[in-house]
Amino acid sequence: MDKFYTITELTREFGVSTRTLRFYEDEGLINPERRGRTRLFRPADRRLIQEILRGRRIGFTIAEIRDIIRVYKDPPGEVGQLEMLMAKVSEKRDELRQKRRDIEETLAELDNVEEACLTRLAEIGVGT
Amino acid sequence: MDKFYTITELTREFGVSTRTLRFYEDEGLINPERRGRTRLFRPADRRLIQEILRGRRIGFTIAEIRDIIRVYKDPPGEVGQLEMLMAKVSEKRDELRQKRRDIEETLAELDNVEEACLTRLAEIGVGT
DNA sequence: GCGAAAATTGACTTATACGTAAAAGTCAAT
DNA sequence: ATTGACTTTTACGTATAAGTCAATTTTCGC
Repeated sequence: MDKFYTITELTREFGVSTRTLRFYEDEGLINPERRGRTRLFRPADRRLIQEILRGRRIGFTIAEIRDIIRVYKDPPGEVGQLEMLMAKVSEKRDELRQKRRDIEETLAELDNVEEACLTRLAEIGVGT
Repeated sequence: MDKFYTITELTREFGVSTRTLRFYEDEGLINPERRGRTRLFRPADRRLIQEILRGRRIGFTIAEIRDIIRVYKDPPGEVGQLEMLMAKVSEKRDELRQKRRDIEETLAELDNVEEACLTRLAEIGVGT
C-alpha cells in the first residue's frame, strides 16, 4: 500500500489551509517526507495532525502541543527534564479539569439563554 | 450593605490586570459605576467578570461573550434576531460538546504521557 | 489640606496563529 | 511543449486580546 496524502487532501479533510499545515511543519510539529520539494503525508502524519487540531480546539498553544508530541518521539533522558515534564502534565490536567467545569457551566447557561429566547418568542407570538 | 469592590481588589481576586478589566469595559462587557472617575464594582459586576473569565478560559472571543451577556441585559425584540441568537446558541453548544470530547481524550493522553515518564524514570533509576 | 498610594487615560507594543501575495517549480495529460 | 491544477518558498500583513509605559488625576489616611 504505502498510502500517502497530498497537502490539499488533508486540508480538505480537516478544514484547514495549506498555510496552516506548512506552519505546523515550520514549528516542528510535523515532518512529512518529500518527493522532490513536494510534501508526502503518511497516515502517521495524518494522525498527528488530528492530535494537533484536537489540542488546538481546547486552546493549547503550539508550544504546548509540541511538548506533548515530543514525549512520544523523543522522551527526555534527564531526570530533571522528566520531572519538569510531569509537573507540566499535572498542571495541564488541572487546567483541563477546570475547563471541563467551565464547559459544563456554560452549557447550562446556554440552556438558560435558549429558554429566555423561547419565552420571549412566545410573548411576541401571543401579543400579535 | 451596598458593598463594592475596587479595581485592584478584583484584579487580585481573579489574577488579571487592571488594564484587562478596563479593556473589558471599553469592549462593553462591564459597566461599573463611577465615583468621580474611579470605578466602583458592585457584586453584580463581580459576577459578570467571573462569567467573562469563564468564557475566556474556554476560548470564547470577546464578541461571543458580549453576545451572551447581552441576552440578559437586553433580550432582542425582533423575531429574526431571536432566531439568529438561538442558532448561535445551538452552534456554540455543539462546539462545547466537541471541546468536552477533546478534553476527555486529551486527559486520557496526558495519563499516557505521565505513565511514559514514570517508566522512563524507572529505567533510569534501575540503570544507575 | 497634603503627600503617598492608587487609579485613570492614551498611545504604543507584544505574542500567537495564521492570511496573503508573488514568483517560481512540479507533474500529468494533451 | 503547453496547459492547468497544484505546490513551494519567502516575506510581509493581520486580528485578537491584552501588556507596557508614561503622564496625569484622584483618593485616602492622617
